[in-house]
Amino acid sequence: MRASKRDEVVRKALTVFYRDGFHATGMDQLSAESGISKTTMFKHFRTKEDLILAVLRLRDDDFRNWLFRRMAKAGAPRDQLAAMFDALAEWFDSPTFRSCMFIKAASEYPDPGHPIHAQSAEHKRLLFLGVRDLAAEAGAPDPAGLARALLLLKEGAIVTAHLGHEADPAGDAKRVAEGLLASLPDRARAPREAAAADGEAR
Amino acid sequence: MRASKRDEVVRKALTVFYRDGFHATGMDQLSAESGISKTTMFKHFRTKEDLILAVLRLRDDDFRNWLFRRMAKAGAPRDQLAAMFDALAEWFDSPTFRSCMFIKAASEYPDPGHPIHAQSAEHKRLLFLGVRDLAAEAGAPDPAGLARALLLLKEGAIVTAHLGHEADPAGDAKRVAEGLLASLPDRARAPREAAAADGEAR
DNA sequence: TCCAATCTGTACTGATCTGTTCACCTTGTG
DNA sequence: CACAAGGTGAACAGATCAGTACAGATTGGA
Repeated sequence: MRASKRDEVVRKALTVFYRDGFHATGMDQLSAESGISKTTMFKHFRTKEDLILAVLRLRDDDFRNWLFRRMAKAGAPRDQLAAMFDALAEWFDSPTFRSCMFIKAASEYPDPGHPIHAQSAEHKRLLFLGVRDLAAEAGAPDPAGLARALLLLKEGAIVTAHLGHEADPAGDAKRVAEGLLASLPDRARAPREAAAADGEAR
Repeated sequence: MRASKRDEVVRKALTVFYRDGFHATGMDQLSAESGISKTTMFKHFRTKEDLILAVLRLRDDDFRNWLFRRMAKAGAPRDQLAAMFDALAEWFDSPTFRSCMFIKAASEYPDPGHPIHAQSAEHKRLLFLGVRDLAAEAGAPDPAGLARALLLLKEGAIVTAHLGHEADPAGDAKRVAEGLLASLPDRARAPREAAAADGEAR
């Protein structure tokens, strides 16, 4: 109950920034929409930039938790990697979907040296680490390379879902991803044999 | 000389919007940086939004011309498709690279019904049509599907080049793309056969 | 030389921006 | 009850926003 006002501000700011953009959203509007006085907002956050950074931290946490838990349900590491694109499909279908918060943040703060840009990049790095670890668990000979490829497809699907005319970018991405995952050691086959086959495919 | 002032405004606005963002760039600043009076700017463009739309039209033209000409140098359609990622690599290496202007525009104007958003989507559609035609010429059994896959990789590479920590997203994307292109009719084999496939694809 | 079009500088409007100030209210705890 | 912490509303500062008004300068062509 004590620290909840601060969280309330961040939660509400998250949805409004995500919906309308960072520059386009004023602190007055944020105060009006959240029902929290501007005085209080500026008591918790010295500047708008500080608030945005807090929003991005929350989003990073929420998103990575949601995604990896959603993927974990798929079972085996290989299937978890494929399930990333099923998760994306669900996300894209949501009526509130408006691209990736961090791509948007980096678009509005394009200078790589800006704290908001840097923190957005950090989110992508953490995502990469998670996917790379899964790729390693799945027995990929080059886990980092596979993770980079899968995340390329993920980012492309997000952008295309927001900006494209296409029906099912998550499905398209999953199809390509399945091709990349096909060379991984199959659960059905012997892990050693599959690793050998994978080795010569590269 | 007559219509050149208008073009000057658009050209300069393009570089500043691209560098700093749309909302973050004021008309006063634009006037100061371009050396063109605000009066003149508002004589040519009734509103800032009109100017942005003109900027996006110019960018669409410039970018598609640059990309497809750069790709055309590669020769055969299949190689042209692969060369898209070499073009991206060059672009990413440019010191002024700051992601894709249309992804940025869509980020700042996230409502799909907004004219700026719609025009950004149109750019992606035109790109898709060009790549799909090339895929057809290359003899792809599903040109649209191949084009969607390649463009997913392209968008992902752009975002990652801007936001990521990675060394060579264009190279990563190209590696995956080569895998997709591997199943196309080989140049070494019957070129007539490929040409025939091309003929019927059109 | 004169005309007409275009461009310029400056000052202005009214709205909105981030951030501050201040007096007052609410609420939980001792 | 009293106190302290935290929240409120409203007004304010100073900058900046998109867009306008207007009088004068520049330019090219007949």
